[in-house]
Amino acid sequence: MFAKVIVDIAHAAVDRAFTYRVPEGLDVRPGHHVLLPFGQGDHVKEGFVLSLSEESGLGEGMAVKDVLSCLEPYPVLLPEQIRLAEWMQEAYHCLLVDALRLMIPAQLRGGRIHEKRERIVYLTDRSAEFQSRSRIQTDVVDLLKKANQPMAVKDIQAFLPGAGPAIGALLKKRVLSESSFSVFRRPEYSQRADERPALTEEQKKALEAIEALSPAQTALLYGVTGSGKTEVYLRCIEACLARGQGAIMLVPEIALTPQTVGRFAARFGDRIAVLHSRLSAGERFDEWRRIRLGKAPIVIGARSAVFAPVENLGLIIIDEEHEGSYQSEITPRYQALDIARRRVKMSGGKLLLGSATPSLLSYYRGLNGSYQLIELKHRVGGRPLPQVSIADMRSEFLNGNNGIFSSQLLSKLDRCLKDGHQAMLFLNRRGYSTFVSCRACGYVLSCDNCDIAMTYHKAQNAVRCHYCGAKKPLPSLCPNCGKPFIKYFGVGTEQVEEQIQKFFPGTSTLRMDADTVAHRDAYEQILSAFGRGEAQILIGTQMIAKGHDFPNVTLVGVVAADTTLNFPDYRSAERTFQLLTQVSGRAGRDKDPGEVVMQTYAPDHPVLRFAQSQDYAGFYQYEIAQRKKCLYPPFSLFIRLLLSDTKEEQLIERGKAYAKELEADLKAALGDDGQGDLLLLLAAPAPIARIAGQSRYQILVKLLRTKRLSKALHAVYDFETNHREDGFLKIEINPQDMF
DNA sequence: AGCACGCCGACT
DNA sequence: GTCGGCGTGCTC
Repeated sequence: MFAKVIVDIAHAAVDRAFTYRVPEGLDVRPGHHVLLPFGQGDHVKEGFVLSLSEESGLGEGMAVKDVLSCLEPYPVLLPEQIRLAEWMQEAYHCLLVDALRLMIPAQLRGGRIHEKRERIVYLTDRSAEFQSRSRIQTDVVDLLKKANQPMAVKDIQAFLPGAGPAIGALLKKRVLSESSFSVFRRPEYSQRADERPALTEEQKKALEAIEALSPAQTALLYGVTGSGKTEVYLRCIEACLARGQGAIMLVPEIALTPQTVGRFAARFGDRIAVLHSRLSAGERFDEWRRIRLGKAPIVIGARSAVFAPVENLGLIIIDEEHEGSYQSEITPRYQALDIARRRVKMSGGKLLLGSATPSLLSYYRGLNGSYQLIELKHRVGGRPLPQVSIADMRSEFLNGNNGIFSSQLLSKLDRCLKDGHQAMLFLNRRGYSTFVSCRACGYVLSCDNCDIAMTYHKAQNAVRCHYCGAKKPLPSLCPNCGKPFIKYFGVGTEQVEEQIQKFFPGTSTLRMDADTVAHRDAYEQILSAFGRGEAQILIGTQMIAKGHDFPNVTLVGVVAADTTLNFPDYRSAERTFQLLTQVSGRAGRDKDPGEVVMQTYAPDHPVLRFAQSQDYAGFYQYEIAQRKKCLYPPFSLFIRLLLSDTKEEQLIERGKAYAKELEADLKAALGDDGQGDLLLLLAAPAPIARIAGQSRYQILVKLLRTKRLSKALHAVYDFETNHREDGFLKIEINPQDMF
């Protein structure tokens, strides 16, 4: 018997199948993780078995080496995962090994992690005549006699601190015997009781529609904030389990808190496994094993959990499907959505996308019939959506208010605090001031290594660059003209917090932004402290836009609703609408109705108007018309090639040359009949032309979605492969942002 | 990724 | 005449 094996070396030259002989008596199956002699020195390498065959298929003179051994008794890759990796290799032009590595925990490779064993001890018949002057040894024996059954060494030590050496001595005297068993290291989550609320009519209908999907079909569950999407997910998973199938649910990394996991654990107990980046090496490995060994048929995880080894996969759920974090930033640059669609296609399962603010692409597919569109239009318990009002900051200014809060927001905050309710203030900028400038000469303090204004952080009395992290003290004199007229402009979260103290002295606030969640668990700690009512106002960036229900929050203030609206990027309207809708949705989740105040300098902007009336369908019609007019996605494919280099002139020259070459490649790939498919090819310095000392240059390509698209895409990937050695080159398909 | 084979410059 | 530089090419 022969095995086609891929060696675990990430290099294009060896990224293919090699044929090894399977020695008699060695149980080798596809997916097995094996050790192999490889190369001239017969160095021992790890590899993965792709397939088995009777014939070697090699020429006569070819020497065939033997598989040395299997590293695990079971195949670490499912056949479905091997096929998925092969598909990815083709679709993303990546190494097969790089794709396969996504399917197994990193700890498995190199064999540095092992299963954890728990030691237990029990009394032998020698214990009957046991006598000792050692107090602690006597205590250990007494404890075991009282227990009248074997005990874990760890538990004995919990009762009798310092019992370790005594147990060792007793084992030596054969008063005790020991054995051990394998345990799984599990991540912690909050324990709670399962509520299992009765379904609303809408939820029932949604569930029926999802159950009625045909195999490999995708549904988009569009449900307003607070409409009970999570309960629908839970019921779908229940139904899936009842059919004996497994399920994967993807959640944005940041929302994957012990609370979220706790809600699923309350319903499904230890049939769930959790995969996210904050797990320890041991936990990650053990959660993966519980999935692989079939002990946990339900997986809840961040983006990469879409590769989890769930057998008989009946359902994949992507919650908050519009989130940008479902797109990988490192090679292979996959989209969790594409992987999920592929997986359900192979397994015959269903794919469920959920959001209160679906991505334009998903809703487009929902309307054109490629997804089944399911709607939840009402909040559970008949709660109304919050009342949203818009505060025009221009007229505030003309009426003599040059502060950061409108009179409207101030009076509503006052009412809210007096009523003993909680409020949230949202501003998408951290720090105190967004830029620092000289009033005499107009000089703007910018980073030495980036083409960007530095942000003033009052707590550290320093200016910081939010792109490279550079920090310097605030100068008292202008570095340009030497005059003492340095002033701060633009508002950040730090200043919001300060201003709250000015208007509402003694009010307790919590601030949540990248500065205050620097530590691992800070995100969770701040949210739960706010949930416990330890602060009256939570101030934060987009981090506070989603997450938990805060029943006592009745007011949400958007300090500057138009900050994200003017970004140089075709997605800025979509992102602004999503952000405003999500953050508004935090208000009025319990018996008291919610209110939202959006402060803006562009009160008549259609995006703000649609956000005000929570009119997703209206927003969609407006924005899809814009996209169609300018032929932006979903009507085209947008590709961004980003080059960077320390030397600016060289970079610009290379960029121009690349653009010419790529244009020729694309035209060749599209052929004569694809003349009109290349809509745009633009080469220019990136909007932020320098970050961390690296100059940046971008080539933008817009391609019409026709059947020649995949040819053009291949040309782009080939271009990347050919130029990978020349310096930094990154390719993004439909990029999340374009800085 | 490793490692050997291979063909040109300064050493015993 | 030999040691060693790292360019090129192969790995079942």
